[in-house]
Formats: sequence, structure tokens, C-alpha cells
Amino acid sequence: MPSQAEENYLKAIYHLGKQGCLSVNTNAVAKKMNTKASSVTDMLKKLAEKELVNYIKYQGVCLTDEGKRTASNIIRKHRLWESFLVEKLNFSWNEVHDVAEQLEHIKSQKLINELDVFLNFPTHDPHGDPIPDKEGNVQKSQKIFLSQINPGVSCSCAGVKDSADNFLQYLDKNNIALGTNIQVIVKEPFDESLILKINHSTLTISKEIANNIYVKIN
Amino acid sequence: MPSQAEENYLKAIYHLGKQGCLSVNTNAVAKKMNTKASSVTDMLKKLAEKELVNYIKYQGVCLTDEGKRTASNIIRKHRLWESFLVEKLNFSWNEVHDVAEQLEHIKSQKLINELDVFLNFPTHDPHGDPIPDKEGNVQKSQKIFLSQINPGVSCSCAGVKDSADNFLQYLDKNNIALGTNIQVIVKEPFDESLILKINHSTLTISKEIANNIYVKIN
DNA sequence: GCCATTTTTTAGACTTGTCTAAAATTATTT
DNA sequence: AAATAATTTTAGACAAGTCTAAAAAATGGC
Ligand SMILES: [Mn+2]
Ligand SMILES: [Mn+2]
Ligand SMILES: [Mn+2]
Ligand SMILES: [Mn+2]
Repeated sequence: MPSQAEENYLKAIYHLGKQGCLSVNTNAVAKKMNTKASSVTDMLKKLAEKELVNYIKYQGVCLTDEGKRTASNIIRKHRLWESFLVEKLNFSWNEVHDVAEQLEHIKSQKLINELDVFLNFPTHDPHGDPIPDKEGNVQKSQKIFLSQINPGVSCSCAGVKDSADNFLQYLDKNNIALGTNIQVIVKEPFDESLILKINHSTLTISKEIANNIYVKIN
Repeated sequence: MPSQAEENYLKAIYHLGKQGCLSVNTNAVAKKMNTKASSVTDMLKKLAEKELVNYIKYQGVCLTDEGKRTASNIIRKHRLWESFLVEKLNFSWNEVHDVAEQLEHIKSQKLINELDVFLNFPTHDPHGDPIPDKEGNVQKSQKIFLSQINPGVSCSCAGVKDSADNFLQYLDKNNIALGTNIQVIVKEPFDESLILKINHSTLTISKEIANNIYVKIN
């Protein structure tokens, strides 16, 4: 059974390696994990030993099927716990990450199955990210950014790209939550800033903000 | 902030040291923690360094006020999580301990406060043990064993002394749960075994069993 | 009060996960 | 195609938590 540290590394490699095999490099993992490259190398050797990753010296690393299964199971737990915190314990979406980061490592199959039942089989976490199923399958949704929406079109918030605390707080402050209806009124050609209509009030946002919000066209 | 290992030691010392100060000896801790005495000595030195215990070489150990606060907070978390698992996630009382043993170490004040609210401020866990309040105060209940009840008297199950898995399963099998009504019909003088009436059916139990069940006289 | 037994501590070793500094390898310039 | 720069790995160290084996202290019997 993988240790907490191993699980965190697997998750980091999973998130970094959306492309193909042998694509994730040591420095990228070190940056994501807030450790040094030398620590990453040590861990990669251990994970390779356990056949959770394919690792070739100097070439990069990727998850094996077993590693992928393990990683997506941790992500499943992380997102189910985030959902629990928001749905049942009055957490807001910018408060859940650190706690879920701990809860995802609790070892109990029954616990996570029953949590899933208790939450009525949610498909997405509070940030709009899909919750992998028991087999590790993740629902692939083609994500559109708010920045890609043309003036006059109405859409609703389907998630965020970067769920950094201060970004989520910005959204809260401006009454944008998961599912909130957004209409693009004007797209300024000069800086690509947008004027939106949200709940009968208008809001101007920068290109950077619009590039961090996923939407679904109504 | 104490590590997971430190928290487990503090809890063990707390449970062993119901008497007075300097009463808990190294071997007792080692036995409870399933470690060797030498490991305990090492840890006691570290905990003493952090002023969580008073420790005198060869004399024994006890918790400081700060240590007591920390320990009872972990026990509070343990018992709240056990309650959650039984109340909300369909765990039975013999399945909760190992999971709560992990969950008790999650660091988040908001989490435990909200869990308390969500469960509607429970006072006892699924085994009948009192849940310490935020300040660490534990409701002291004078515990009576079923073995102390005289024939003809009616009482209800208020908890168990040893919540070992196979003991709890024995109780489940015989339809004894927290709150179950129990009437003592006969107390056999020879071996102190009891004949009970539970839900209109009779059950004979040994002295050992009766010594593990706490009851409240109706 | 002394000897034997038990309890407790020390000494030294090991694993996991981390670090710094130096060496090796790969990538990029010119 | 070298030389330089960047990335990655190795070497050696450290803290936490554990162990075994040996030494030290306390306890109990007589
Ligand atoms: Mn984590
Ligand atoms: Mn999330
Ligand atoms: Mn524990
Ligand atoms: Mn309990």
C-alpha cells in the first residue's frame, strides 16, 4: 500500500502527464510538489521499483496502468471529500482544498463507497472538476473558456481552471459560482476584456479572469 | 503542531493515566501502542521537550495541561468521526474504530466544528463513550456494569468497556445495541452467569460478557 | 541488606523522505 | 562541433520513528 508521500507524487505526475508516456520531467514534479529535483529522483526510483511508474533516467516519467489506477482513485477521494465539505459542512469552495489534501489519504474502501452514496453519486466537485468513477474513468468534458464566448451569447459557469484561493474569493465577491448564469455583453477588442451581465447586474472582467473560467453554453 | 505518532502516544498516555500524575509506566505505553519500550522512551523524551508530558527517568510519565488538552481534542475528533460513520455512512459499531484512528489526525478546526454541528452536537459515540467538548471537558458518568444488576431489575445498554471487534459482533448477533432494553431474569450464583430478557426473547450470558457491558437503570 | 529479576534507558542501526553540493547528462548557442 | 547553460542524478547528510542488544536502575525475596 502506497505511503502518503507516494500518493502525492502519483497524483502530481497524473496531473502533469495529460499528454503521453515519458512526458513528465523531474523539475516539473519538483515544482508541483514543492520539493527539490533530487528528492523527486529518489522517489521516482522507488515508484519505478513498485511498478507504479515507468521511469528512464534523464528521459522523464509516466504512470503505469497500476499507477494511473492508484492516482485516479486518490483524485476520486479528493473530489468526493471536497463535495462533502461544501454540500454538508458549509465550507465554501476556496476552503476545501487543504483539508481534502489530507482526507484523500484515508484508507478505507467502505468509507469512500458510502460517502459516494451519501452524496448521491456526484459527478463533479465544487470547482467543476469531474469525479473519477470506481474504475478510474474520468468523464472528459470539452472545456470552453469564458474568453472564447462571443458577445450576445449566454452561458453558465462550469468550473475554474486555477482554483487558487484568491481567485475563488474574487468569484465569490462578484457572485459567480458553479452554475451561475453569465451573459457576455461586450468584448473589448483592444484588451479582450469582457462586460458581463450576471443576475441583472453588470461586471467587467479582464482577459486573465476570463481565461480561468470554464463555461457551458446554455 | 504534533505529528501523528505524537498524537497517538498522547492519546495512549491519556487513556492509561486516569489515576494521577507520574502514574503511567513505559511498558504499559509500549503494550498499548504495540511498540517496544525503547521506542517509548525516545518518544517520551521528545514529548517532554515539547512540554506535553512530565517525564522523570525510571519514574513514569503523565500529561501536562497542554498535553491533556491535545489528547482530549484527539479523542473528541475520534468519537465525532465514529458517530459520523455510524449515523451517516451506515457503518456498524464494530467497523468504525480503524477508520476513526486515521480520521482523528486530520488538521482543521473548522472541519471538526462543522462536523459537530452536522451531527447535532452528539454527547456520546457509538460505543457509549462520552465525547469531550471543545475545552476538553469530559462528561463523567458513573458506569454500572450489567454484572452488577440484580435479578428483576430492568436497564438499558449504555456502552461497552472493551470495544473489540468480536465482542461487538457478539452483541450485534444477539440484538444488543446502544439503548437496547435489558431485563435481568436470573443471576446464577455458581458462575454469576445471567439470563436476560431482550425484546421478548431470552439470552444467557457469562460473567465475562456481563462485565463488558455498561448499563443505565431505567 | 544483598542477589536475582524485572523494568527502563542507552547505544547503535535501519527506513522513509527530505536537503545541499557536486558530478553527469542533455539541450542550446554560437 | 565545441562551448555554455540547463536539467537531472549521485553522494552524503539529517530528522523522525522504529528496532535489537546491552547497560543501568528499580523492585522484591529472603
Ligand atoms: Mn495529499
Ligand atoms: Mn477540486
Ligand atoms: Mn490514530
Ligand atoms: Mn469509540
